[in-house]
Parts: sequence; C-alpha cells; structure tokens
Amino acid sequence: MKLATWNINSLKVRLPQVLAWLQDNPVDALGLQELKLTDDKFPHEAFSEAGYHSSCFGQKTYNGVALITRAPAADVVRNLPELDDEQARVISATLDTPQGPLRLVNAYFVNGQEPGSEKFAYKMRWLAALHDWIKEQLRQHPCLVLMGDFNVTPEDRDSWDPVGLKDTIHHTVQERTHFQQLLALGLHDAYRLFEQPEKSFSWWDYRQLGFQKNRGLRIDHILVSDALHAQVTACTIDRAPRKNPQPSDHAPVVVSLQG
DNA sequence: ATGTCTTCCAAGGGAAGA
Repeated sequence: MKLATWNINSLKVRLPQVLAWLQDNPVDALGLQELKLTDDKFPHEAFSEAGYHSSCFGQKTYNGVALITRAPAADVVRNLPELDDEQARVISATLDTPQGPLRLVNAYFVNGQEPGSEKFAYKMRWLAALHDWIKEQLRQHPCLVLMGDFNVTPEDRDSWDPVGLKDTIHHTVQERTHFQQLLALGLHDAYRLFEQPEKSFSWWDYRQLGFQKNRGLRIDHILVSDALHAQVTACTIDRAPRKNPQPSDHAPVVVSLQG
C-alpha cells in the first residue's frame, strides 16, 4: 500500500493537478495541506468521481487539511483535542487494512515566521501539544503514520544552505529538538530508512528560480511507528509536479508499505 | 534580491502569510 503527503497551496487552484497526480499515482491515502478553502467549498464530488473518499478540515484563506482515501476513513478527528486552536491544521482517521487498523495523522505544522516572534512561540506550543497527543495516539494505535508539512528541516543535509540559513526558521535547534522528540516516541523518518540522493528537498521557494537551482528544503515528512517500520519498502519525493505550470511550491512525498 | 504566489476585501491595489 502507498501513502502520500502534499502541500498543494490552494486546492481551488491545484485541484486539476491533484486529480492528475492521483491518476498517475493511485495511492491508498493522500494527505493534503494548505487547502485555503472552507469545508463547504471542498470538492468531495471530484474525488468521489476519481474513486476516492475524502475528509476535510478547512478554513478560509489559510491552512486547511484533508485526507483522500481509497477506502472509507473511520474515527475522523480534527485538530489536536488538547490544544485550543483556531487554525485548521490536523486531520486524523483510521483505515482498515489487511494488516489491521492503520491510524493516519495528517498535519500542516505551524510555519513560525522567525525565531523570537509570537508566531514562533505558537509553533513551539503547537509542537509540544502535537507530541503529547501523538504519544497518546500511539498507545491506542500502534500502527500509526504521521505525515505532512512539518516546516522543519530535521538535519543540515535537509537544507540547500545550512550555513547561510543557520538559526533561521525551519533550521533552529528548538524546531529540530521537537522533531527529535517526535522520533523518540517510536517514530521513524521513512525517507531516511533508505539511501537517497544528496540535496533531496520537498519545497523550493517560488522566488529566484529556487526549483531550477535546487535551492530547497526537505520539510515534508512521513513518520512511521515502530510497528510499521519493517513493512516500509520505499520512500520517495516526486519532483514531477513541481515542473507543472502553476505548481505548488511543495512536492509530494510517497511511502510504500508491504501488503 | 521588497525576489513569487495566493487570498482577502472590495472594486484597485495593498496587506498578509508562506
């Protein structure tokens, strides 16, 4: 089975690209971030016609997440129950698989603007709340996948310019410590379970020919729990959609699981 | 590199967020 995550920076603009990508990449589940639309504008019908179920948690202008699944999704939970948050950033659901129930958590992590800002403080609070909630979710659901736009480069090799961008947003020790604390719960960065090309990124700034020069960051991740670790057979970043006209600034990340 | 893209509000272009 295959799972994918993709920040599409407006579903209204990118819906045709998402449908085309699903046609070429018939994954079992796709987590979308930055829908930038409200639930009443979510194109459930378009996904249904493509053979997918969809659950959404939208918001006007900003944020918004969705899970697109081949099979129906059960026990849908929106946002982090323990955090009082006006922003729509998390949607979770359970998929029935031949291997048993699989819990999917799809999240659009806080950007954080810059270290020291109020938005950065919100990022830290949000990350702490996510950690505590994932810890509890893992007790209930040993087979768990946490995927999304993490807005964190886990290590220097995940940035095109770790020296020039040292201590800037996506690169701070505080953010990376939170990432490590998620791993410490018994999660594994699926991408790093395999040999990968150097300078592998999932996001490139629209400005200054960022993609063409491969000036990017690897900030979109798929973490799998201990119980799933042995089943992971591949993890790749699909750069192809970034070459489309009117692309998202992010590329999809895809993980393959045995069975 | 005040660089680009998207949306909102509200009627044109500026502000905000990423």
